[in-house]
Amino acid sequence: MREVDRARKRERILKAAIRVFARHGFFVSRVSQIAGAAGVADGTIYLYFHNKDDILISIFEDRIDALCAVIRKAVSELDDPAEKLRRVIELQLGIVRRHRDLAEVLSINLRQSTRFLKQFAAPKFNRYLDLIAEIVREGQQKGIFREDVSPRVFACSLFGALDGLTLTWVIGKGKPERLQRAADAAATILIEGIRKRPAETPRRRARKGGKP
Amino acid sequence: MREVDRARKRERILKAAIRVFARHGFFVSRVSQIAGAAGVADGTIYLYFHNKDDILISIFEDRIDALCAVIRKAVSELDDPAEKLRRVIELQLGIVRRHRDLAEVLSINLRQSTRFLKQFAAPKFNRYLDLIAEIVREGQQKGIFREDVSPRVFACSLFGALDGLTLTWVIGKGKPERLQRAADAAATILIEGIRKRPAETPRRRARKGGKP
Amino acid sequence: MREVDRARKRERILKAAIRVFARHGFFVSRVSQIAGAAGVADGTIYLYFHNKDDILISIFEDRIDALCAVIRKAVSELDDPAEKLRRVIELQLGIVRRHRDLAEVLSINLRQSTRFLKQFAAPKFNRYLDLIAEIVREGQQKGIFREDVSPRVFACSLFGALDGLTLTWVIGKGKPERLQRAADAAATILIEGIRKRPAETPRRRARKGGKP
Amino acid sequence: MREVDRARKRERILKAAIRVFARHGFFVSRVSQIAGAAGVADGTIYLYFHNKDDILISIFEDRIDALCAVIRKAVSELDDPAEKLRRVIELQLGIVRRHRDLAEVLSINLRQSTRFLKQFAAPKFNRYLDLIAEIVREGQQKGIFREDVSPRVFACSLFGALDGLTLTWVIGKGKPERLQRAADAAATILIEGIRKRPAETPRRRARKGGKP
DNA sequence: TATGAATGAGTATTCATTCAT
DNA sequence: CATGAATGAATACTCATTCAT
Repeated sequence: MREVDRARKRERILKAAIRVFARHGFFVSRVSQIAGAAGVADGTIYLYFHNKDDILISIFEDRIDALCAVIRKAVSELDDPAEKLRRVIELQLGIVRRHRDLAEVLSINLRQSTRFLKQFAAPKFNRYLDLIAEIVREGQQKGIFREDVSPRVFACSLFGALDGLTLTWVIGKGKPERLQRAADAAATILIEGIRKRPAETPRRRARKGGKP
Repeated sequence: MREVDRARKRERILKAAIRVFARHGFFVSRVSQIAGAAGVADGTIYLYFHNKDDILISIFEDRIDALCAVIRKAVSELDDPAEKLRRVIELQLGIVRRHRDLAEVLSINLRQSTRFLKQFAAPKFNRYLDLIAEIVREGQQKGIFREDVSPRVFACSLFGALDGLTLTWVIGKGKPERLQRAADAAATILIEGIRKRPAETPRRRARKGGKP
Repeated sequence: MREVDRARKRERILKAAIRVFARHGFFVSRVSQIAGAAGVADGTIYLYFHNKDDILISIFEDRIDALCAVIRKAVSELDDPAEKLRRVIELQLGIVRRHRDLAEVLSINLRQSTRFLKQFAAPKFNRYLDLIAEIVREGQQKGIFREDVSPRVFACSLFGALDGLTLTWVIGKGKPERLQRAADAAATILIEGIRKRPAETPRRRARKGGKP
Repeated sequence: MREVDRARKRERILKAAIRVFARHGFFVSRVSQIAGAAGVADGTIYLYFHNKDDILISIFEDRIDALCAVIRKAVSELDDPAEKLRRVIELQLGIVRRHRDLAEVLSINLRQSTRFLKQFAAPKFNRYLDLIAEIVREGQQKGIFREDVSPRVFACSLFGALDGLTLTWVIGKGKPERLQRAADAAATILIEGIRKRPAETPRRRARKGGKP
């Protein structure tokens, strides 16, 4: 089988798994359900993944990598750290909004077991947090963001806030527009939350970044 | 059997369950493990809980009720809405810090299944969100907080941020002091994030605020 | 506790057990159900019976003994063996009709396990069969019944026929009258089935029995 | 897997179940025992049957169907209704004699629960009764059998008598020959029991028949 | 490669029975 | 005597994984 065909079938299984996991949860989902949804035999799953756990891990790694790549690219096209943060928030909640199933998997299913989270999710997750923290650090250096806030703490809070909004949106069956507006508001709260006060640095320059 | 004895044994089982769930996760935990940790026979569990699910639900309901009560009391003793928010954050992360096992259960295990979350957690969870939202509303009326932020969105963000900090603390094996300092920082970010800027007219969106 | 009170409570439990077994079957019935129906605590059952099996055995032994006693008495008041058989049939199906629960227990529940049937029911059951066989033997000696039929085979057939009628009545939810009429018909079939032909002995004298 | 292989394995499990049920009784039998006796894994049972109940139901349905078919065929080759009845009795007790385990299951285990009997056994059972009743009806039309006996009551009695003989044979550990002779005797009793008396006007009730 | 029949380890839950009160 | 809380052995059934075809 050609490498590309193989990759395509793997992707088909992964997509099916996201759908199934989203609807039932990882532990309640059955491998045979995934196989059925992907249109392959049960045994075929094991030609592409080591075991059931491996499927969940793969979803997480694939998608977080993609998210990081998208963020990195988008961020590199902007100057103002505040703008960057806003963009990150928009991107993340945008993906969530367009791929609700994926959102459920990442926000809910990932937290299936402490062991899983600590062992597999933590490393990738940290890379995501670093991405955010880096932006904060940059903003602090440029004098736009307050320096009394640990970049990592901010990153955790940002991730958490977005995850909290996602969670309430997912369990509340809200419409996409609501999440959109919530994204704007959250962005404002968090960005204003670390922005230096106008008395300290002129707010009007914030957008362009950098000291005068 | 006296009512008080019954309650005491129930509590013992609940504490054991928190310990076991925190270590292994809900689905991976075995009822017999909980029974063993509580020092009772397997069958005894079922004299106090309908089934395994009921144990998790009970943990959630009991603890969230306690948290809400503590918050309500503390908040009623303060005037300034900003102070109130800071106190809520301190209280919540304080509890998390002192009961790490409970933190793991609430932050990780609770999200075992969408069904569970939607059916049982949502109502209690909303009551918690309402508590926060009420403080925000009060601050807006007093002219301290910006009015362009939905109280509920802020509440979700606050919860999410704290949950995000909890999660990273729990999976990162951080020391209690770190969480303490994170609490301060998160409080600053979020409170400053909705505080009205004294020198300016309220800006709807940060990015619009350029030069005059 | 006075002996009579003890006997009364034992009887109460037995009656409750008949009711419960009839409705659910022996294996599906729970000791706690019987206790509940009898208005005693679960543990109390074990002050009157060794275990659950013992309850079923006791029902069988008590009731079959009573049936045998009733039959013996009724039979002793009659002369004609054919009349005796008809009376036995009437009596048995009469009891069944008036105590449907007991009928279900004896006809259905008794056959719960081969072991149980062979070990406990067989001896008592044989005594019942002997009672019938004895009547047949008497009829053969008096020249009323054919001699080419084993009394025991007839007894088994009689019991079986009555049990078959009981069973179909019980599972068919028939009215008491139907069983009454079936009893008459069955009596006719079986009695005529062993009666000597008119050509051999004058039929018209059958009722009075005995040779002229 | 070929359809025929599947049927063969199903049959193997069914045969094993008959053996196990006969020895221990339905409720006391363990699924793992059946699996062991059939030489398959526990889980395999569930690829062929919904659950333990389904096994018992299947035994009943399969075998009763076979019995009905055999009877129907044999009966169609005879003319005299009395001969037909005798043939039915011979056939049924012949099968019982050759398949003692099956006899135990059908005669004893089937009556496990009222619910089971009413729900599953009743329909198939009625078809068997109809077969007998039809013969009786035919005999009545031909003037061979008395008309004062309901065909259905006779069918119940016939079934019951055979079942009674089977039961006592099974629990009494009798030899096959005994059952053979019992079959003859039972046939005589029941057939003579409904046969019209040549010399007399049909008597409605035996006891009424006194002197002319 | 793909299949899906077979496997058998693994577990929540029930319930007869006991015994301290 | 009576109670009913506690016990813990016992089991039907599921489902991830394998492997012969």
